[in-house]
Amino acid sequence: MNTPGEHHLPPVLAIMGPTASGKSALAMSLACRLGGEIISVDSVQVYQDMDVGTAKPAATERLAVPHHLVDLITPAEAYSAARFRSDAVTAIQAIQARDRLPILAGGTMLYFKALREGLADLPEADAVLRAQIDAEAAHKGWPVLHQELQAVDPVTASRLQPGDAQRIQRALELYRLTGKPPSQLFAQQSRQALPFRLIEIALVPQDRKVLHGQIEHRFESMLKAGLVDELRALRLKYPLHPGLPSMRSVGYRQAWDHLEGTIDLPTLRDRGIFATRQLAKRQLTWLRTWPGPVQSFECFDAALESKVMAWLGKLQMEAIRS
RNA sequence: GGCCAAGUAGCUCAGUUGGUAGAGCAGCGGACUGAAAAUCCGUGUGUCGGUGGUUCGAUUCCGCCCUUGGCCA
Repeated sequence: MNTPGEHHLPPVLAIMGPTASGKSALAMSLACRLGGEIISVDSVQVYQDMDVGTAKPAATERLAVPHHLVDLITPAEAYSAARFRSDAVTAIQAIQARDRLPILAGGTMLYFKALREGLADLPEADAVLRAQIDAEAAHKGWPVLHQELQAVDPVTASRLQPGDAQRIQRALELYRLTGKPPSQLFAQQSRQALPFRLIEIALVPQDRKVLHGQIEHRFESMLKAGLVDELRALRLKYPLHPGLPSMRSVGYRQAWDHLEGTIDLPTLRDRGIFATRQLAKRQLTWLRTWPGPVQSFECFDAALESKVMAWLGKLQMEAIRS
């Protein structure tokens, strides 16, 4: 990651961590102290009107510190990692033009990765083609489509599980759109250096039980704050169905089942908490194997903010921002 | 107080015609390139409530005790 001259590039702070670890609060206080603006790295906060279940920053917070990449599209639409990368780079440059510090904060690790490492030049999703592949899978089954992929791109097929519907579909989509094996498209990816220096920090719980407690408490708060009512209103306002990315997100998916009458409220509570814990576990897996220099902090440390400030001080952030 | 049922993995339960047990969920580990809060892969030893007895051998059969439901007083 370190290239010659990188230290002269303007810094961008990145705060990563599992859900409910306090990323947003830390980002807020650092933004206030350092003269920063926050860029949400969150695949669900991009949806308008999905506020309760995404723990979106409150209006007062957004007034105090500008937040970017929030409320970009409706829940009936779909976002993507590629769009995130492009939107994030644009936001970073705009913030830097104002002489302020960009602070990335969120838990969508693929987005951090896409920003850091770039993405291959690939065609975007094709809804019609995906529907067609879904239909094929419905009577053939994904293992058969996996075998078909094996025939045209053994490299990609061998790294995908026969049951991994989403990735098999994407690979077949790429093949049908370009006529080339996806592995070849990935190999052509050129890696261009970012015009800024990423300073990555991770908030990690030393004791997972504490994080689980936070998750439980937060999901119950969301239910009290009207998660189910929010979804009810969303369904009246937009043409939604349970297959949409927005409606497959944690909490909304389970609330959808509850509105359909499939599960009762206690089950919604349990399953929402389970899904959130599982999300946090995947996020921690990303962080554990994250390449490059990441400074980790105990997320439930009462002195977190001052420890981060002290660490940043050592990086001579003060000199940079003055 | 009497009768009945149930006590097996963190939870809900299955099972062993007596040879120390297995599913779902949860949890845990991992993968991850335009849906990623997604998608997928891997991972199951637990005094089978306690204690005596019968038996080569008991979680399984018998006695007593404890706990929790239900019914009768």
